[in-house]
Amino acid sequence: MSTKKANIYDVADLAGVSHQTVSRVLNNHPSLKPETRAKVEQAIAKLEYRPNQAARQLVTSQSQLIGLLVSGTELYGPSGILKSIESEARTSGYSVITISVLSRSRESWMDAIGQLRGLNIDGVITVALPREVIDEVKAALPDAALVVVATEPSKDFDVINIDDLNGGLLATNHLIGQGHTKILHISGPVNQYESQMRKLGYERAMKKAGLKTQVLDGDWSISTGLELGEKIFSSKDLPTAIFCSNDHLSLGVIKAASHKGLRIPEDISLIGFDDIPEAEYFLPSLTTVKQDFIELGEIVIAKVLSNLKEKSKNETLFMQPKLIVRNSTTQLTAKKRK
Amino acid sequence: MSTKKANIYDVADLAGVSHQTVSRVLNNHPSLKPETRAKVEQAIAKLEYRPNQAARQLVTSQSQLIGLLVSGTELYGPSGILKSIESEARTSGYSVITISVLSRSRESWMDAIGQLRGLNIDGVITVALPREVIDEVKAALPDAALVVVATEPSKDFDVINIDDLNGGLLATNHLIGQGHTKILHISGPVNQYESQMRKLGYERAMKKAGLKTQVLDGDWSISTGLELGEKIFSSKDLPTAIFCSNDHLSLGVIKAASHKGLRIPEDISLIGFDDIPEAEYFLPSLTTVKQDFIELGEIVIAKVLSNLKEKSKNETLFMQPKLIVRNSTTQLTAKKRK
DNA sequence: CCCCACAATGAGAGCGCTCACAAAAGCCTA
DNA sequence: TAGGCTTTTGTGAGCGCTCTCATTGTGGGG
Repeated sequence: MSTKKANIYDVADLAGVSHQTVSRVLNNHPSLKPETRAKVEQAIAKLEYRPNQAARQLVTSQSQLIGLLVSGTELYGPSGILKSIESEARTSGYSVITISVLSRSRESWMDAIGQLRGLNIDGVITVALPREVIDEVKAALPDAALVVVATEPSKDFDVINIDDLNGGLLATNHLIGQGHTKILHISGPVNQYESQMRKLGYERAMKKAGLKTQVLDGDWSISTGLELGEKIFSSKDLPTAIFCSNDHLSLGVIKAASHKGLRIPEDISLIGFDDIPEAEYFLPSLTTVKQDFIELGEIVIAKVLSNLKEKSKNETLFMQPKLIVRNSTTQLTAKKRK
Repeated sequence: MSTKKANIYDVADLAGVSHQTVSRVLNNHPSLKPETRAKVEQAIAKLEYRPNQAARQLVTSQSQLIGLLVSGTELYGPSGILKSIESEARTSGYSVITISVLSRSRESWMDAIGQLRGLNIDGVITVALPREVIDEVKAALPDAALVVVATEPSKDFDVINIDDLNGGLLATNHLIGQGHTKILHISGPVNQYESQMRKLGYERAMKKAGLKTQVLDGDWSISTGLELGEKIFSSKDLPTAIFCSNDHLSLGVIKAASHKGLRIPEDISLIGFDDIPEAEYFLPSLTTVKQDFIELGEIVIAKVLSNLKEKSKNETLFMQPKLIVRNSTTQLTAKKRK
């Protein structure tokens, strides 16, 4: 019983065939006698043989590795997307290397990309990255199948997005439908595509209803929600409803409202975006726009795999978000009854 | 200008040296004339050469890859730990492959472990996994440096834990110090080491103070917090304080309290565990026990790297959590003033 | 001025696998 | 039974690197 790991020749010897036949079994070659295959498989099991990925990769120059590039902050948010992508990839025999870059400097991005290059990555998925970085990725890894999530559509690569514009419309129209006319929007980071689209959805819905828009630019953080909330609630001219670009902002706004003694939804209706697991348990439970990250992950991996096989058609796919009505929004008239 | 990727021979030709000299530059061999090194480095830069990890791995049987095994549910919680581990590993030239297994079945674990085996992983980090799985990992990957996070200490491998026992003590003593005597504990999953220790801390603190313990077993979810909270608040004999084994449970309890018209902290003091980013913004902001995941990640990677060099001493390291006092707990006497 | 030690570089093999091609084994038809 | 298929299996090369061992250059002591 040797302690050394078995290789393909050991298996071949034990099975009484050539190494090439073993390789064929490994790769599901069609022309193989079933009994030969069985013999080899027995030998494999007996020796606990596992093909050495490095050797395989060296000759095929395929690593079975997918790089997942995320901006640092994003990792806190929809970690569901990572999980979903990872498990989908695994069922297809791929492994995922997640790289989250915290700094905004070009250098740290190039560093991360360089690492992927050395690993001979087969595919790259980017989530919520600025266009410049994606261009660098494409330049540095021309052979990798690229799928871009949550970035401005482009003809240069495949894009998979939540339909944020429609999400913004959904949220805003829900409030308008409840009779609200003074609806304020707290946006996400101004330079990020997702928040731009949500804001645009808001603006279009308001315009269509003949209402005046009022926007405060923010980011994705709870603390900004709190800060802007306090600012809003200190003015004499209160909106009757607020649409926040994500759930975390909403949480901050709820906190600010409680500071000022304002009730949600009686005094102010509030709607968020994302449907994080906690949203249902906010006080009050949060009306929001749900993104299905699990499904997104499945589609993303499917896309990567298909791009691996044939050249990508560089199309953009939109996934539809869904309005989840809970208790943070209410008919404007309800306010008068109170 | 060839489109093909440069290899070590291309660099050698351009620099006018042998391939072996290039290899020496790559590996920082000491006996190298500085000018030779410079020449080679120039050629590397000019050709944008990157060493092929697969080839290197094939001969050294080192992959520069670290596997991170997490139970599926965990990924939603302390994603900070993943991020921290990943970025620490990267600065040391390692890549991290995250695998989160959702199912509890032995088969799906073996599947994940098999994948790591094929990749010739250098090190494995497990987070909050049951002992049986860790034993499987150790058996299947005897050559990988193993570091175990959040599991019962053992002489068989290195363990790095938050000092959950002390955390439980900290939380409970905080409540006792405020004059509470009827303190209830909602625990995490009974079969998980972390929650067992937190519960034990609670029990020890209560016993020392001569108080009667009261425990409800739960899990890590908000919905369980809500459910148990409603159960607690429906009884006639209310506790004056509750210690939840994590922040999510607390959120559920807050919700339950609001349903029943109970105020926190005036009627019930509440303390959580974790200090998730949202905790500060709960209504009321949550008193909790903070775990520093960033620091944990740094220590974990340092440990993995040191185990790679020399045999592990199989020691257990405890990191101290910190009490964060916010507004969900208050002196028991305050209740009477109200 | 020669020899030896040591520094600096080069040459060739081989890691474990897949690829292209070659050979053997069946099978059918004439 | 020979000839020509197709199916099934075997052989040798080579992916890009690091390893071991061999070779060349350099300087100082006898």
